[in-house]
Amino acid sequence: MKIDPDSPADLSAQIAKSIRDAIVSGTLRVDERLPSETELSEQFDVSRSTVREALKRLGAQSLIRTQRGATGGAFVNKLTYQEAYGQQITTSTLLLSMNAVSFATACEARYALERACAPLSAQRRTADHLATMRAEAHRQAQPGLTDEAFCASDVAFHRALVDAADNPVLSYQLAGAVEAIEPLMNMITFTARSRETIVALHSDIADALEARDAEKTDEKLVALASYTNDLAQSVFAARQKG
Amino acid sequence: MKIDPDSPADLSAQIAKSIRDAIVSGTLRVDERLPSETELSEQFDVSRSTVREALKRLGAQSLIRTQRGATGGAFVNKLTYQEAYGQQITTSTLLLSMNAVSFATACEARYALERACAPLSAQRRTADHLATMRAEAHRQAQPGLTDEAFCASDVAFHRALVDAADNPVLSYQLAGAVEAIEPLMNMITFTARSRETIVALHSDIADALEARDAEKTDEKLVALASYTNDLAQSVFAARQKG
DNA sequence: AATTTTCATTTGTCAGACATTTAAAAGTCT
DNA sequence: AGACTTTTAAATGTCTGACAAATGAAAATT
Repeated sequence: MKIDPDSPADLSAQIAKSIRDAIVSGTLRVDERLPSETELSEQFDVSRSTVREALKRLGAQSLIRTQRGATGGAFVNKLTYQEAYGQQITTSTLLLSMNAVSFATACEARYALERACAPLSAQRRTADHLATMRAEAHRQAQPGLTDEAFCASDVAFHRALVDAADNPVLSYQLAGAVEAIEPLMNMITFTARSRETIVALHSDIADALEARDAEKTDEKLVALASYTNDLAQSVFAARQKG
Repeated sequence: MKIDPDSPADLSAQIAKSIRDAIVSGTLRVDERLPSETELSEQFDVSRSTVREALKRLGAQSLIRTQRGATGGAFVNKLTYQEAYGQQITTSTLLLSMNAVSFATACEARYALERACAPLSAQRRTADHLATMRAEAHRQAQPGLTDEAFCASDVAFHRALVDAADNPVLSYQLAGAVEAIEPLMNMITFTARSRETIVALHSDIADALEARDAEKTDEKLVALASYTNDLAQSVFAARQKG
């Protein structure tokens, strides 16, 4: 592990990269302990603060975790699905909010990906997944629900649909697509009538999954995608005028 | 922007969280300049080093960028698709390599997602995308190619397929799925015969896309998925014995 | 008016110190 | 000997103060 001493600045970035490469390439294995900050500062010939800044960078990416005390130090972190989900969602949400992605584009991506899951979900859904979906659909039918709560429940419903495919890699990849659209959906005001339509489609989807009917699930997902898109367009058009 | 002074440790994490929340919620806008490190250290009542560690964390997530000099400082960074791709790929690759994900699971996820793109790609593919796919297929037919180069070209082919859908959100979401499987594919030795089959299917896919035939594209993708999976299984089975 | 120089501001790095946490080692008592 | 307490060493977390380097704006000079 060495760095280029001629490169003028950003020593901490270079050190972070050096360690990151060692982790990604497998030179440093999961749960292996890195040298202490003092040792690293000697190895790289920099101050301890610089090493610390590098370690903070790696910690922010969940590549390492640190522990205080006598047997503490920095350890190569085993990236859990949980952590990866979180990063995926944060990044996706920011990407969409900062790049003025149209609702249509995000919606298209989301439903295309969900339709990819649907056949697997129809095959593998458990009673548990169905129960979650039914419960969320039921919640969505409550009259007093705020728009935010309605959207949050919508996300939960679709997450259950995705998780039913029983493929953690798929769930991870779709976490971003499903969650990141929530802020965009929150810009829509749902009338009682439009909620009714959506809830009905959600119930149809749950029915289709219960019957393990992949084709019908797909059909209803397409209908939901189309309806959501039309709804958004009319809402945004109305806002433009008013 | 304030933090809990009673919470004993990890001040820099608290400060990072505080600033991150301000960015995610939109309180701090894109390209807006944060207070200088000295000012932040006064606001949060911590030392400059602690503030710096917090800023490094945010920098590692591409939430801010820093610039030296008189008018420099830390600025809220507009997350580009490029940066998001990179993070997505790093995280996905690590997730797969650290969690002993089976080839079958990763493969299933990848092809499910690609099939989601295919109809859109068939509709929107440009001559450019086709040219890239043809070129990669041609490269894959070269006899002297190493397994690594073959896999890299395979990834390039599939990226072109995904990009042809002309939906940046979709491209971003799939970047991880397509790229992260490369290390797993690199564990496979491709015989001349199996390469031939794959290249033929790649050509078929390109043909189908050229003809804007979504059904045929899907059919060939399914065939490719199935063949890849079988190939991997036989390779791993043979390795187990030998 | 154009160019050069100076200067103030800000991040990047360093050195040294102390606080806090933690587990192991040493000591003490029953 | 075994159980409990105390000490100690190692590690991260934080603070202070300093200097280096970059950089744009202001001032001075031609």
